[in-house]
Amino acid sequence: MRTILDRETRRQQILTAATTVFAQKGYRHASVSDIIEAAGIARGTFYLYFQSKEEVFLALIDLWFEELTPLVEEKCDDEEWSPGEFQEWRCRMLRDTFAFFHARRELAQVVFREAEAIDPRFEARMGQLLQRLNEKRARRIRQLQEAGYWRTDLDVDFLNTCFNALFREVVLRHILPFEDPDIDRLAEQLNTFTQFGVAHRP
Amino acid sequence: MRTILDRETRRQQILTAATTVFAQKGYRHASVSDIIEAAGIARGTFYLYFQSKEEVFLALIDLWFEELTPLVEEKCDDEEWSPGEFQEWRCRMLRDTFAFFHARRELAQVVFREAEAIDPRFEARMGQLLQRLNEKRARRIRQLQEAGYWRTDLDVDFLNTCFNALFREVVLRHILPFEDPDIDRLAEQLNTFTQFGVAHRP
Amino acid sequence: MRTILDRETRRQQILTAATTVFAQKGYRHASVSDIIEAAGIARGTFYLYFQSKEEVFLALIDLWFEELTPLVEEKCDDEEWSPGEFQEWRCRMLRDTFAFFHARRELAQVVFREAEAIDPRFEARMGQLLQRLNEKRARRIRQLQEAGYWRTDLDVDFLNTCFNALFREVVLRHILPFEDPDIDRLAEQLNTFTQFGVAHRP
Amino acid sequence: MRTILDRETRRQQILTAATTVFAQKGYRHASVSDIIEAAGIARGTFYLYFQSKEEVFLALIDLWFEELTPLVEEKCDDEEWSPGEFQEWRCRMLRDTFAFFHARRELAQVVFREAEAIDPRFEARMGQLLQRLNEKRARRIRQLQEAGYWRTDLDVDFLNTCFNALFREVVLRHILPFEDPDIDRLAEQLNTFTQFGVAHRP
DNA sequence: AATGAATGAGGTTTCATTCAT
DNA sequence: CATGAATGAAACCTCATTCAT
Repeated sequence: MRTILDRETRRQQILTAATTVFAQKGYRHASVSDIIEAAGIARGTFYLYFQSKEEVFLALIDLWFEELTPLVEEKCDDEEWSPGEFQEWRCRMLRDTFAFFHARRELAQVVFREAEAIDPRFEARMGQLLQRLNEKRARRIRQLQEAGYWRTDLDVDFLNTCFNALFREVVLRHILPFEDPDIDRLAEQLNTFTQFGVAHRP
Repeated sequence: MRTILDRETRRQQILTAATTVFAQKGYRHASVSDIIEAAGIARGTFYLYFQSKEEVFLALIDLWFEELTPLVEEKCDDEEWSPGEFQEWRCRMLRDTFAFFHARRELAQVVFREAEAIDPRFEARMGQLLQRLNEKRARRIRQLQEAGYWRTDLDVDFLNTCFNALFREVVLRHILPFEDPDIDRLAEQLNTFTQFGVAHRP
Repeated sequence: MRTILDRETRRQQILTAATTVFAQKGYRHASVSDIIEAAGIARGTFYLYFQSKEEVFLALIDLWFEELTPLVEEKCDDEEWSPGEFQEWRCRMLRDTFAFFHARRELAQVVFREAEAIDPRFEARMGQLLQRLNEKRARRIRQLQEAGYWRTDLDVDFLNTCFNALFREVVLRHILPFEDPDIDRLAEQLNTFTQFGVAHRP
Repeated sequence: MRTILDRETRRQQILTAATTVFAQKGYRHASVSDIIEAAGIARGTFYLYFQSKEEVFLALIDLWFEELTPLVEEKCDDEEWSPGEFQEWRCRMLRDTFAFFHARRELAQVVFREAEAIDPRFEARMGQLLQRLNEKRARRIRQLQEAGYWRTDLDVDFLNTCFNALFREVVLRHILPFEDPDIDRLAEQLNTFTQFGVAHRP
């Protein structure tokens, strides 16, 4: 059976199938056969849209960052907050991000779990895109430091690393595996931890 | 040329070669041919010691956790500290750990970068070993909470996730890539971040 | 160069090549490489049609028995014969069978020479198919015994064994090795031997 | 552990082990590892006694024919018999042969089942030894024909083929597989069949 | 544009044989 | 003599990619 679709639709169809397959089997054990089977297309058709298995994966990373960008672009709204308002705003942001990731569970899983491990080319692409995210966050961190909300004795770079790590791991362990994760509580805990650390304060 | 070694030595030789190869090429792109070439042994010799490429990788994970265990076993010395002493002890522990990881750069890189992404079997093994680590740390966390050093409104599980994440990422980004990383500073920063968070306190 | 054939044709092509190769080198010394070379196909193509070398061999056995079945099905024509007619009919049947085997020399050689010796799985398959042949012949033997043509003091089972043995060996030694065997004489001798034995009768 | 035996004993030990292993697994699936394990010797020791796996097999064939020779040498005792005595003598000979084969079940199985199928070199050796047997039997056949016991319109060559085939198959199917085969009955049936054939005689 | 049979490089694995001890 | 770790040729098989239809 031969179905003719416009180029973009078919491309999306393949990407969706690839996401599912990569999420289930991992890049390594996912074969092109798995993807075309999931997409319901012929072997050759796959190669009309992507040069290689690697290329689909790169496209998925790009897709991920494209979808992620608007979330990041969201303005920090340079208003002044009371400390309470500020914490509230932080938590809301975390909740939104967690919800966003949960809504794209499969893709998030693929990107988080595999992107670093597979291939220098993947790492390069991830690094490049991650850098853009980091730069944006760096600006925000500096704003918060200058506004007196955040302490200034921690390197912006180092903080970026910490935030990436915490996001990644919390999402990977506590959000993605669950059908209905307790996003509110996780957001609150993560905010508390990053804001005040573990030390007991009387 | 034919060299005869006792079983353990040869095994180590292969594991060392495999570590280097995996660190350089990644599991996926590393072939058994690469490993035997790096080890300077014949094809068949490899299979005398490991059933497959996967098996060497599993052995490396085990090796890593074996080496890691003593570090973790290190007593918490249930003494009472003054707050300053306590911070000092935390920093020293972090420095030691960072130094340990740096001393085993290649293996650390392999384990950190790939173990999760490759194979269900690898994940299973990692999970199993990681759980042991987490249980030990959970006990220590509870001690510190009960001793009044740490706040009690953060889940032990959640904290375990955070610590793992931060270790992993700081090591991966700021320790392993460098010949001579500034371990002292990183330990101090990570301690500050985890103890007190980012919030500015007047 | 790439030739596209319909599935059945290609399958036959591989089976034919495999027959030649097995007949020449024997199963053990025949490699998949030999077969694909003889068939003029690529390595992967082979595995598109057969899971393994063993599998082709099993397919050849099946093919052999498929071709053999019609010959066996041939009716015994329950007519009454005079003794002379009966002998004539026996000889004709032997001649036909010999001719059939000679026309499929290579396949016959492979099946006769190797099928028993190679593998439990092969033996199982052969045994299963051979049993079907034996059951059919058993019925015919009983018919001939009841009709008074054949003596009744020899076990049907035992006779089956004898006929199989004689066919096999006569074909293997006196038919297959020759370009133009004296089928008439062999049929006559075999008929004489099985009918009347070696004892001189005055 | 190192055991030192005189050359011949050790050789026999290996041959015995090889017989068992070949009988169980078949030549193809029997590995040198299997043989040395069964013999309880080291890998290298095997090669002190036999040049290769093939060589052991050839040695087994030789052994078989060596043991078989005395049986064949047995004089035909050119006496004159009454027809009844002659049949009795034939049957006794068959019984003895069957008993001999049964007493050497494993080796017989190996030789009968595999020798032809494996290798041109094996066939050559078998052929060569078989030819000696056949020549001896040919002489006896001629004696019996000249003495008027046997019919003269069957080729000696052809009869040799028939006898070999019948022996082989009857032994393989009705003797070797059983712990306690009914040798008397089989000898009698085989004698009846070869002497008088299947045809009913009023 | 779509198809899927064919390709073959690249990998894994086995095991008969050797040789340093 | 005996050992068994080491060898490596030779087999097997997979799967990303191509191309004739």
